[in-house]
Amino acid sequence: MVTMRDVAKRAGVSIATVSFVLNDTKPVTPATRERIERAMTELGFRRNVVARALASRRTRIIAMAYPALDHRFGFSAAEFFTSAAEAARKQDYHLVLWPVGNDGGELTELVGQALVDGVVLMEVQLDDPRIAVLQRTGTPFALIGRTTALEGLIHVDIDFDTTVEDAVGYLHGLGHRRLVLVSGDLADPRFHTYGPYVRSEAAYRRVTAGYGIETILLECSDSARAGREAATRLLRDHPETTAVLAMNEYSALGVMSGLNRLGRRIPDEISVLSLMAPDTAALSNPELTIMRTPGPELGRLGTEALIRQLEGATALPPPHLVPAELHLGESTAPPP
Amino acid sequence: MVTMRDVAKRAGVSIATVSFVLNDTKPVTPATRERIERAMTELGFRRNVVARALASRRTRIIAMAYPALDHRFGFSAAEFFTSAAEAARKQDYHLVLWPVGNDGGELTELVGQALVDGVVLMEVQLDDPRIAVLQRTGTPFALIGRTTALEGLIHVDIDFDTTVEDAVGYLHGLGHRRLVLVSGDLADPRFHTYGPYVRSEAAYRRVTAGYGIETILLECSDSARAGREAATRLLRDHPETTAVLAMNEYSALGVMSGLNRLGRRIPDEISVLSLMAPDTAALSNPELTIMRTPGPELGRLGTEALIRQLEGATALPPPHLVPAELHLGESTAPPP
DNA sequence: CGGCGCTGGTCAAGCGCTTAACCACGATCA
DNA sequence: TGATCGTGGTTAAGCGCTTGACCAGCGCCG
Repeated sequence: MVTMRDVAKRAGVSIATVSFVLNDTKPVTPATRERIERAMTELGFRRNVVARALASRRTRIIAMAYPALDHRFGFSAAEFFTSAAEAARKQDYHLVLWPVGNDGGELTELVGQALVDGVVLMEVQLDDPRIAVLQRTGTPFALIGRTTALEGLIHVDIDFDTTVEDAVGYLHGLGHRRLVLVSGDLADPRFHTYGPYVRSEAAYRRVTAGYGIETILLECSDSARAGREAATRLLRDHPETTAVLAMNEYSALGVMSGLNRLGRRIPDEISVLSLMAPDTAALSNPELTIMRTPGPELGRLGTEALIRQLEGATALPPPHLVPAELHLGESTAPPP
Repeated sequence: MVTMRDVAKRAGVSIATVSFVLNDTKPVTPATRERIERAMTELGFRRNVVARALASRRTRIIAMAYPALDHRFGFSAAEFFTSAAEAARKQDYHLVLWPVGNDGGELTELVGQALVDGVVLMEVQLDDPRIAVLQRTGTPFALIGRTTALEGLIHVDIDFDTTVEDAVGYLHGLGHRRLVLVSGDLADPRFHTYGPYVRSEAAYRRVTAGYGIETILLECSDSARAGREAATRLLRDHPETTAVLAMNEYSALGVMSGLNRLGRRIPDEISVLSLMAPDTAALSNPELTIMRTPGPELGRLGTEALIRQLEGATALPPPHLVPAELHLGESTAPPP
């Protein structure tokens, strides 16, 4: 292994100087800098990040903690991850996906080991035990999603208010008056404090009340099967429905296929609109009109906010709420 | 931060002894062991893995290198990753997902830094430049997938021969004689050396020849849109087809929705069978009959093989080829 | 009873970097 | 012209752990 010592010897300087050009931490004359750089390439030097981490007490690794068991890793999550990794790379950090449980146990283990400088937390619950873990250990972190109590927490999230407003507004504009919101299963103890469900439901109540139309909710866990079953319930309990607004990727696809199966023509007889990643929308038939989950934006913003903190920024970054934007597909039309 | 020195002082031993109980590397009397363990819990000691890595020259981190740009991270990939992470955890390793490019550049950077002990390579090409990088740097690795030249490489893969045999056998048993294979787009330069496509195509040629039925191939890249478009081509060029065998998740879903859209009833008029993860199968309408991608098995086997190597096993593990198993859905039936 | 091999432990030298403290030297200035 | 300062560099003390070398004590054997 080529070490800094080797480079220093070949360039005729001390290893400290090598470190300075490597990290750009102290001025070095162009001449020596050039000698050192040549020595590095000639020897094929690669810095040992483990040693650097030990000495500097910073690993430049950020973990994206994903509760692998409770949430399937879907398209939206993949979008978050990819863009977050890219943002990190740009600032000379590594971002890795770390599968952890939702209770905080594994997270304790992870951060206790001094292996990561910070954590990006995904799928945040309204009252998330993992946050206490991170605060207790003094680990910097950023949330994708929001808790109820937000003071002082760095976070980015979907702007559910605007998103639901725009979605309902769009459907209302097409002429729909009989809508149903298919959202998460709040009865499921894992999700009754899941922000996206709670917030979108609240926004939906507000918006429908504003339009003076009836507020109908259909709870449904996030799987294609549950969505299909929800479609049956929908047609049985609310046969007059002309448009469905869904908040989950998989259940939305299930609703689509359930409606198809029950003989409803989309969008002629009933419209479907869902919060979703574009890649997923292409899977349905007809292709879904969606409110596009701002996964790439949120992944990037969350990571950048965290890094800013790691770099010693004192001021909290402004909280970023990004609305989902309407992308037209073929699943929406005026009501029959 | 609580260090081993603190623990040692409190337990009245040297830090070496603490290290020995921590790693179980030398015998320690039950009495001292107990004193040390009590000291550790009382102080809330967590070993610093960075220091350990530097001293022992092993990080106990395994990277799963995923070519994030060329391949969408789908369900199958998620299955691989989750089960691999679990297998690693069981042996006291961490497995992290590392997004890298397909050319080997980023991989060089990753392994040059002494940050990971080994690499699990996904989406291996038949002639993969990344392998040369790993060999040159002496990094232990395991492949999920196979190159053409296999001598000495640790790998696990889908047994495409058996899988295709079973799939075609099943359809043939139902009475189908006019089949089409929808496989990857071998014209795409990124994929004309992609093992799964090449191998499944070869197996398909062999098997259909064995049954004495015509060998029809439809190339199609792996996206819902391409699959839909392939459905159109299928009905135009081969209207007499009674069953489709697909090798890609997304294009299979596209074919399904394309056939639906064109008014073909599945499975009454045409059967569809695809290599796929069960979760994905549930997304289609009707639910797909699949050859289940053995993602969990392969993720686990690959990781275990790599760790065995890291632990100093001299013998190469036997190559594991796992066939996909038939899972009945609703998309296959006897031909009309 | 001297020598030997075990057992359970300590000592100390790193692992490859970062970084505070320090220093030599020429330019600058009162 | 001597004090002062800025520049570009060196020195050395760690970071928290692992591990080979060593050692004290003890039971055992010929």
